[in-house]
Amino acid sequence: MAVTMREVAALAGVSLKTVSNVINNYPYIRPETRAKVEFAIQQLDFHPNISARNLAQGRTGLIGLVLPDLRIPYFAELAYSVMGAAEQLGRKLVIEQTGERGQRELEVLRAKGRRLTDGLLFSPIAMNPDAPALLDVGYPLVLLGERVFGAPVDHVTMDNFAGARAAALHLAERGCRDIAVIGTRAEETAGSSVLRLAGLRAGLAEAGLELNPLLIAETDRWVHKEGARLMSDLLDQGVPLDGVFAMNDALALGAMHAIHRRSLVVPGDVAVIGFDNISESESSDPRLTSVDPGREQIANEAVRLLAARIDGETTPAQTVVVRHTLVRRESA
Amino acid sequence: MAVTMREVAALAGVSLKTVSNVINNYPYIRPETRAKVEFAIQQLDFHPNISARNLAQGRTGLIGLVLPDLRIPYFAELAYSVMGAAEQLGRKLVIEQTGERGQRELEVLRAKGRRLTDGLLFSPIAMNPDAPALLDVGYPLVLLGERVFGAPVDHVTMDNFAGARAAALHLAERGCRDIAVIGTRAEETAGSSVLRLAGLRAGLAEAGLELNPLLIAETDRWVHKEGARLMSDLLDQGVPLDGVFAMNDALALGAMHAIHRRSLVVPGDVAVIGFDNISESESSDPRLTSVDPGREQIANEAVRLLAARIDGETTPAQTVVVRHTLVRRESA
DNA sequence: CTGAAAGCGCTTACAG
DNA sequence: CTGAAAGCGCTTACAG
Repeated sequence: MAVTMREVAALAGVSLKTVSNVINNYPYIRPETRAKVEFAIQQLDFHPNISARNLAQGRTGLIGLVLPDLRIPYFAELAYSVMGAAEQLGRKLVIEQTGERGQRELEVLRAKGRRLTDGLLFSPIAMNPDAPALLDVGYPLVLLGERVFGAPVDHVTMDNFAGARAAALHLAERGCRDIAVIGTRAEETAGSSVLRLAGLRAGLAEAGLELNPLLIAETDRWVHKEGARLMSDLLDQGVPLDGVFAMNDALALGAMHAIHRRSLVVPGDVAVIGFDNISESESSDPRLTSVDPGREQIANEAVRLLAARIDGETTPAQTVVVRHTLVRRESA
Repeated sequence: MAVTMREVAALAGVSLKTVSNVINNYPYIRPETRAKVEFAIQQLDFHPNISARNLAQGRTGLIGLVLPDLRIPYFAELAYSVMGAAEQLGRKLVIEQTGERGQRELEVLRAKGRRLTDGLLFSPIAMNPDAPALLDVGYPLVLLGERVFGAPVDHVTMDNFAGARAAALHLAERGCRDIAVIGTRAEETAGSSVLRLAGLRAGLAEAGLELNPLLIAETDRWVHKEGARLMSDLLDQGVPLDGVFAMNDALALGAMHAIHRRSLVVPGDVAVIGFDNISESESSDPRLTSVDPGREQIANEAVRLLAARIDGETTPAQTVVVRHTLVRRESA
């Protein structure tokens, strides 16, 4: 068996409590006592049994991050940021995936091992937006994203509408008149695509522009290849266009690619704006102008709210809307 | 406080042991007994305290995955696969990042909370390759990748040399004669870049070709932008070239982009091969030919080996070399 | 500043 | 098939 505190205490000639005090940095310990204990810890190569500590303390120090799929850049970057935020607060992260289409969302929320984590950060893409009560799960949970609103839990989100509106105004300001959208989702009535489309329309309207139905390209797969395919289709149509708003950066990068393949120039012939500001967007050519959702801030707020709930905070559920920014680069 | 097994046992009118049996699917339980217990569990909404179970069992069921940075697509995809493999074996994954340059590698291996996980999967990029003894950490650890060889631990890797050699032969077979490399690292004496370069040279030699020193482009940042920049520089030089071997897919994708910007055609004018086969490579235009390291198999083998060590396996450390494949798509 | 003792909520031989 | 009891290795009031 591994070394225990009892053996450390014996070697140091002190009680268990004193060893515990040293390990947990209890401030008032006589320096000699501390030294003796630390020496014994070294000597024996003692590492505390975390499960025992967790049992005694009634918490594990672990938080869960439930997201669709780490292969999607946005979520990988979200995980990166959340991990940093969790570490700041001395917590570790257990990530669980619900699938590219969120197939396992409800299952994961109700899995039997749930009490392993002290609480959950949940980023749904599939769950029924009209059943927010499903999120009343009986343990601390913070909701992320724009799939569900009005749930009885803390919620961290960005203003998708405003972000898309800002993108529209930026395109208009640059002189774009015929703006295409890539990535709408016909069958959806909630979530980012709907909010972003509405924001885009609003921004265009403010600039005296309207969306030409022929320039709306639909897809629910927001990946590079789809962006390229849809952009090609749009260009094939022959309907004039001088600007593109893509629902996310992967689509935008694909669209830029298709534009270049025609020997057209971004932004000279067609300006392109994406959404999410993933790291690839700062190393594309030209670098992509994109709406930055404020991922770091989302991560920080979410972990902060969750930690507060875990610590017993009982104020009413709150929604935090994080500040977005339009990151202007060469593509628009 | 939360509901405990004791309360379940009381409500069901059985002993703790029986409740435990039901929870853990012990086979020989009388159906009525099981039903009574399950009813009580439902009634009370009982969820077992995982920390207590972990303490009693002497393990947490958690494995750690230590990698540089989730924002790097290769590692995000590795994490994806490892998570799947872990789940297969009923384990959960705690991911820890050591930084884009692996700054915190040693620190993470020796952190005080180490006993939270039953063992670690470790993918180093920075640690001293000549100090494999550093990996003798006193808990189950499986090494990943090609940074370190000869450590006294299980190791899962792919044959980088053979993969690059296959790529070279493929390019030669297609008729390429003047082949450029993107992503060598001058200051390195170990790791993927060194092995891949050697394999490339070997393959070219077999085809009667040699690497032109003017066509070797160095960088230690294996990202899209660098691929594009270096490819531009190579083309600017005016030295003829008709093939490119990139050290990873991000570089290859960037290189393709630079080629297209000159209105050259991939693969017609220049064929391009990458390494890693990340998911973006199947949605690029043209789709990228790439050496697939066998990520799923790496993940499965690594988790399997680690689980065996955790279960007390004491056979000598072994190295598993996973089968790579050259995924032929349009770019070469 | 430090000690003795109870308790956290499970699992697991050992009996029967 | 099921029960009574010990034990996993910490933390935490409570005393002093």
